[in-house]
Amino acid sequence: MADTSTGNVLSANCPSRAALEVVGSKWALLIVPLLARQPLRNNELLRQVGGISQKMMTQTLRELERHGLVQRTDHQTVPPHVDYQLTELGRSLSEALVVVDRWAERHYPAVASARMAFDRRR
Amino acid sequence: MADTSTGNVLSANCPSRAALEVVGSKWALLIVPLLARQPLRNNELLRQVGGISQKMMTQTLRELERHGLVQRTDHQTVPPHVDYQLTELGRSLSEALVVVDRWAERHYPAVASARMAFDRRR
DNA sequence: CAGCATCCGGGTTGATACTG
DNA sequence: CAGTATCAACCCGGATGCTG
Repeated sequence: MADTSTGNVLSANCPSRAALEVVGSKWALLIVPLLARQPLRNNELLRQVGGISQKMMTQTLRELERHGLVQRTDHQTVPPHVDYQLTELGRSLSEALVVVDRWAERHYPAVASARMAFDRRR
Repeated sequence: MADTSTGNVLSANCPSRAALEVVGSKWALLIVPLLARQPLRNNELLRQVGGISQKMMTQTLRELERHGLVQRTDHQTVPPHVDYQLTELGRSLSEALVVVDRWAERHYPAVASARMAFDRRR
């Protein structure tokens, strides 16, 4: 809904905001970089990402597929063999996320100590 | 970080993962870029970000402060005047987020059409 | 192996009212 | 203006069991 009355810079339907929802997902942020390295199967993803349930994995992958970031390929075999890889669009996103990842790695110590200092204060 | 016992690439206590949680927050992704342009007060933030409640605003700002990304300044006046600005750390993050924001803007049409195509299929 | 259906407990969020 | 308190609603996400 367009919000011309309040002068919002970021109204609820702001285009980029919709796209950002994908990024806002906790797991998508972890899965996309993984797939950037190579296509993976469901089980491999489950193993490489710690602490995610099968349910959330499927859910997240569907969402990524829905947004055109991931390509799902069912090889139609028995037993089933399905793998996931980034689309062109997904690869372009992963390049942007790499920057964030690098930030996280480089600045993790600063974030951690800030948090500890803050918590000690309370 | 490596988890030698399970072979996880991304174990639950991976350092960068902790830092990524900040980014994973729906609202932080919107607030940080806003503050990158200029310091803002509580009410201004509420106005500029559409659809966020006072509660979530306070909560998110506290979290950002806790992680050393935002500096809260209480001018100790009546009526109250408090403003928020990015710290050095926060500015460095915002630079990384700018890349993601640009991605969102540029690729929003592709994401949107992918979603519509996918949904039509169901 | 991939993944859906179901149940359900707990954390998150919004609405409202109130304080300094 | 900035923020807290409280409560109820909601949805996320895990666990389990089952199917092709």
